[in-house]
Amino acid sequence: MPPSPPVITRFAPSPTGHLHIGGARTALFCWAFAKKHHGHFLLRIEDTDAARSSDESAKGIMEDLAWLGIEWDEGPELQVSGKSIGGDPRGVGPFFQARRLKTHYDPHIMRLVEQGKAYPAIDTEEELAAEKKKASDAKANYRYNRASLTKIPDIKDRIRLIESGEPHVIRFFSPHEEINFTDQVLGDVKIAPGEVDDFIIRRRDGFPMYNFAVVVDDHGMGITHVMRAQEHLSNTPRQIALYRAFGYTPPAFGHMPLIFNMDGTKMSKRDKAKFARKSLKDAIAKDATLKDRAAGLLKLDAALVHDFLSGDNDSLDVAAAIAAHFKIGLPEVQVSDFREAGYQPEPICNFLSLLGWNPGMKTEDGKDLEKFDNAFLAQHFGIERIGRTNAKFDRAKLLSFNADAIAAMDEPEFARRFRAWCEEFDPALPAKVTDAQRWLWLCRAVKQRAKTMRDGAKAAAFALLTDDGYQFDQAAAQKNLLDKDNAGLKMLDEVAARLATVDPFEPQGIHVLLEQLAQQTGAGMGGVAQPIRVAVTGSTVSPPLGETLAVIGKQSTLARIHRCLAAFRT
RNA sequence: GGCCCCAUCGUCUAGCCCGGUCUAGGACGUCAGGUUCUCAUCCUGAAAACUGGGGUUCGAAUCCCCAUGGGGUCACCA
Repeated sequence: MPPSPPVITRFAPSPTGHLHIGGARTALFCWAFAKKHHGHFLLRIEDTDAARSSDESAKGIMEDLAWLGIEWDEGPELQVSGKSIGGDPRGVGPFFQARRLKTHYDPHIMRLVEQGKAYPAIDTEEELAAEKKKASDAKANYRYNRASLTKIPDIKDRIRLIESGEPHVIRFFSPHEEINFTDQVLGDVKIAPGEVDDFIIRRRDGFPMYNFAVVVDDHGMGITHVMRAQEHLSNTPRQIALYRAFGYTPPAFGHMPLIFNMDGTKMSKRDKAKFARKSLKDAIAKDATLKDRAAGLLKLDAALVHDFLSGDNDSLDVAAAIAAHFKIGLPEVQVSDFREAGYQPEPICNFLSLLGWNPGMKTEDGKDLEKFDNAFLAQHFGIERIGRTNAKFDRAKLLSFNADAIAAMDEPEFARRFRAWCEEFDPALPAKVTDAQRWLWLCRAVKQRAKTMRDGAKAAAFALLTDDGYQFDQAAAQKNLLDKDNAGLKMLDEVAARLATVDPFEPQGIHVLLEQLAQQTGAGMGGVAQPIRVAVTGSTVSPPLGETLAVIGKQSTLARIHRCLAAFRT
């Protein structure tokens, strides 16, 4: 067997949905730390809550990680784009906790029970509820009173009970002692004796509880550094107590600051429902009839929509339908949301890594180094520069990073990625622009207008028009075609005649011709360009005309101009 | 409420560990100009912060204490 890597980190999501953006940062930091120390990054799926876990979620999370470029050296295997991620080189799997019950958790449970360090508890729900009520009435903290411990004092009887199959949970016998540890991020943390009570380590259904499974697995998998979000800080004493009970050496712990929305609330899937609900309510405020028509417009069940509106459900289906109908973007909270919105993995990782960490380096012109890739992280990441303060997730800054990343791509790369994104999320565009050359022109036209791929698709909307299927913006037509004694229309006559002579019909040639026209007529580029825009797109906004017209094509361009002339010439 | 963690521009942060070089730097956003065939990009500039109070010290954003504020956590979820 090969020697064990010096550092082994892990990311241990529970498969209850897509990868949360905060989880992505945790994974990224764990990955970067392992890489920095030439160690392994391990992925473990914590699916001990069978009711909420699903294999699709696990697969989705793995795909999200892979898309971000965060690849695990050990863990479940995933085939993506022709390669395989994961595996079990040290033989420490399986990596799904639900598959480790008999082999790993149960023996550890019995070991503790036999040593008197854990015991079966048979309290009824009523008994426990009464104890909790007593504690809250007395304004005291609830601590399990160890009733079951005294009910069955003899260890042999406890083992007999467990083996009998009679319903029970297993509780950890928590020693009355101080627990302290040095957190790699926060520093020394001290917890007084009595703070950790006899928490449950195995449920009635035989599945292990989180704190117990984590300890068994982190030890069994040889994890050297546990890095996770600060919400887990208060779990650490429980886990350390367990390590002590087993006689295992705990790993190093590092707790990272949390990430919130700009308004300080937690980033959660429900944000989407909240946002969609507000949007719909705002629309209803403007048009009261919408309230009754909403379900019909959204093509959804009326009761479902009604309940959604009143806040009785947070249906993601309703939220998505509202977003689609009003053409609004829902707040992104999962990696898949960002992907769908047209964000690129590199700027996401870059931005994420700056939430609670920074390299502390300067660029050549003396500014703080902010832009870097995962390879840089793998080389320079360190726990000592992780901050301690919670961060707010500023989507505006992420957007700026994404825009910069797109701007920095060369044209073929952008063309490739833009096509891939469109094919998955907005297939109408590649379906319409099938010619490779025109796709390249389209990409050139759209690239610097695209802060996200979705922006790019919006900027490319002109390419989707059919030659007689769009309306002319009346105000734009008045100003650019009819004003000043039909100056625009007269220009279009000339434009049409000259464009007919352009061959090949390519951006550069078109551009040169339009400039000549602007000069010769004295109309200026604006005087030439705007009438054309109105004619071929119906509005005054489009990418530069060379690319725009080339993408539309000679035949369509001329057809559109003639249609426009016919429409406005009286 | 108990326990625990945290505290620099609106936001992410540099500086803090090893007090002086900080009239506190950068980035995003905002505002004002400029370039441009529209939109967008791009360029230039501006406004914008050390939570408060005590201490230690010749000197504190930097060290200590208190207050205040924010956050996490108290499940047969993870």
